[in-house]
Amino acid sequence: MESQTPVGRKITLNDIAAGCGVSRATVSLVLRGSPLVNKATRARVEEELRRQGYVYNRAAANLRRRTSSSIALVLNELANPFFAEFAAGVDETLGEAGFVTLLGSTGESSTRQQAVLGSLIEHGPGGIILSPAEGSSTEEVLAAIGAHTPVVLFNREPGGPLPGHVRWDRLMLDNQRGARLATEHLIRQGHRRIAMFGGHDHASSCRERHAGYLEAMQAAGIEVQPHWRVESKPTRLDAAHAAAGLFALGDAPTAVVCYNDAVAFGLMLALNQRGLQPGRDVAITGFDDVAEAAMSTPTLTTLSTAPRARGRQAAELILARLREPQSESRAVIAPVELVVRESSCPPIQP
Amino acid sequence: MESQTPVGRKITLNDIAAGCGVSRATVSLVLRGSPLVNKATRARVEEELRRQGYVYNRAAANLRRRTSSSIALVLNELANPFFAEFAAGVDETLGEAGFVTLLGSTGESSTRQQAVLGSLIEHGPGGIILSPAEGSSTEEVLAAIGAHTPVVLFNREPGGPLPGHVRWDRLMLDNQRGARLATEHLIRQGHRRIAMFGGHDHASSCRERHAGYLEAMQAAGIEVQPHWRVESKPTRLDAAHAAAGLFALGDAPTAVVCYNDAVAFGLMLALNQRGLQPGRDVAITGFDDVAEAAMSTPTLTTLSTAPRARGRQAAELILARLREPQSESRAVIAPVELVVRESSCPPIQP
DNA sequence: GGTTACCTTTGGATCGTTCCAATCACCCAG
DNA sequence: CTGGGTGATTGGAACGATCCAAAGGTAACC
Repeated sequence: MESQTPVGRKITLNDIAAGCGVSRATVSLVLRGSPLVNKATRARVEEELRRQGYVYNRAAANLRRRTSSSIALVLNELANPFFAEFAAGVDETLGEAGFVTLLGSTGESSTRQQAVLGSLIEHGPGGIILSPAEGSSTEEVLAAIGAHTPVVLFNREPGGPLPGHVRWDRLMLDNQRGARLATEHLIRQGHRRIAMFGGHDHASSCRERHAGYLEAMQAAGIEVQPHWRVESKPTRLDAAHAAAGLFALGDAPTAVVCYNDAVAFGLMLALNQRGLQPGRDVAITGFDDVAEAAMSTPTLTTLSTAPRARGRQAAELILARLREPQSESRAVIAPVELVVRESSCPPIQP
Repeated sequence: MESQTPVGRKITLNDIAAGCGVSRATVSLVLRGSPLVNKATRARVEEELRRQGYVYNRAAANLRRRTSSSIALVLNELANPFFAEFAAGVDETLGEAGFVTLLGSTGESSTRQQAVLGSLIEHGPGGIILSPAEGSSTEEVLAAIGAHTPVVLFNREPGGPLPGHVRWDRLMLDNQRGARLATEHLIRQGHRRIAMFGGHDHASSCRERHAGYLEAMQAAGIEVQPHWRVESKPTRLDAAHAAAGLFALGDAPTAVVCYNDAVAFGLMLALNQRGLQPGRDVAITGFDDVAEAAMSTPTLTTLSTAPRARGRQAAELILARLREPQSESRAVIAPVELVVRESSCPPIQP
């Protein structure tokens, strides 16, 4: 049990009722805008509410009504601009629907995720929007929150199977299609030697993107060389180091589909150091469309995921689930959009 | 009164009590780790808690104890990486102290801020960490939340005076010193025609930064031209539009102190479009040191504010206030640190 | 006048927890 | 056998709202 803190004396329904000579029940009806109360009474009560500076105690109401007016939002990394935008979208939509957002950040640790979920669930959220920490499992999450609270999974699948009676909804990005679009675009630009760079294939999102890349290459009848697939951590720095692998052998790619924007920026850095100019000597695409993508030199062709819209969408999903607790669980694959900028140039003619 | 949503049947203390033949009160004592209960009983109860999958209802406990276990965090713009980091820091520290974060984002609108505060206060947070929306006033805020809930103001002062009996704490950045450091740095680089760009002077943080700029200029005996001060919204996009104003007249600046990093990036964009190379033709400094600043082209000289540490600090302040509700109100000015990167080049010799 | 109907209002129980004073079981000293 | 002390447990009243069945008041109608 954790620390808690006393709050100052608060005005309650009883104070208002006493203050204007009606019963508690009547005041409650006024508060909820019931048509039952007489106009004159309503006016009197409302005046008294204002006069005493009454604030509604939603916790007490929720207790009695067995309802909830909050949704928990648990993110693996809030500081990432992608998730910050997402959170803003979630909060916006939840706020409009009269819900409040309970925030939890797990810092990509499944241990911390357990603690955070355990703490949040005690506050009785009506549902949870969860972008699982890397390496966390369905089983763990279920143990922390029980099978009764609705969940919308975002961005990632936690490991392990979901028991049949539990209905979680999902909102995922269309990774495969995104990577396919990028690859197709490069092919249309005239490239044939196209590499796929960055990310680790043990992550589901990376596997999906790789699949999209392969799909486009095969559809175009291009034979994919094994050394055109180079993995790296999904960070700028590690990508810059790993980039050498792309040019180690002959038959070097003229275009590179990158796992995400960070990796793409790392590659740009590495190219510059080798005296190659990204967006002229080598074409590049990213994934995410972070703010920086519009400002780098060259500006980066990438896939826009519209994180704020995704946030709104996740909120809509959980709200829909609350309205229809028994409906079939939904899996939404959010579209991504190719944003063509300078970095995806045609190949240089020899 | 807004929509709410029913929650599934929950296990309560009564279920546990009935399940192992003790009273509700005893189970409650077990939950709170009281030394009063017999060892054997405790074991039996704990087993039953596990067996039935009990989850603590903190709202009910808070109601009875008249305590709160949540803190509201209200930000003017969550999507800004600076505030996202800040929020992560806040949530981290609050979580460790056993509090949960209620999130609210106002999108820089004081109307929305009123609505958000009104909704959050109904959930009875123990305190509020508030980065006020532009143009909001102390009076408004006070009307929304009353005088009883502790407040930590971050980053900005809302307009208007604070009644004497209300104790709000403040955590501000050393804006003036930061802008002075940046300006002095540019002067040392050899610049004389230095502009101050972006932000609105009706915002306190902006006025302070402007003051720091003026201080450095005056100390160096440089006469400041009126057209070296150009305002804009503190966003990348608006700054890019407003940038033209800097070069409208002759005597154009060779260096620009920007209100924040977003504005600096907007300026870079605008410069590139005019065929000027930021970091070579024009020196630039920012403010905030967002992650992007280390990765832009050129990398951005800016003032590091360590937003995550600030978040932790804000959380500490509110926690301290909860422990000592009557203590004198505190005002902390957080130091900022100049981070020199590529963008603050010396002037080009004609 | 009595019955019915409608519009308002209300007391008391309730949500899941904590607090408090009271009780109970047990042992030991006198 | 009584009295007191200790340790463990408990019933019932809160907390601030909502729900529900019931009741009071007025008006209309036969």
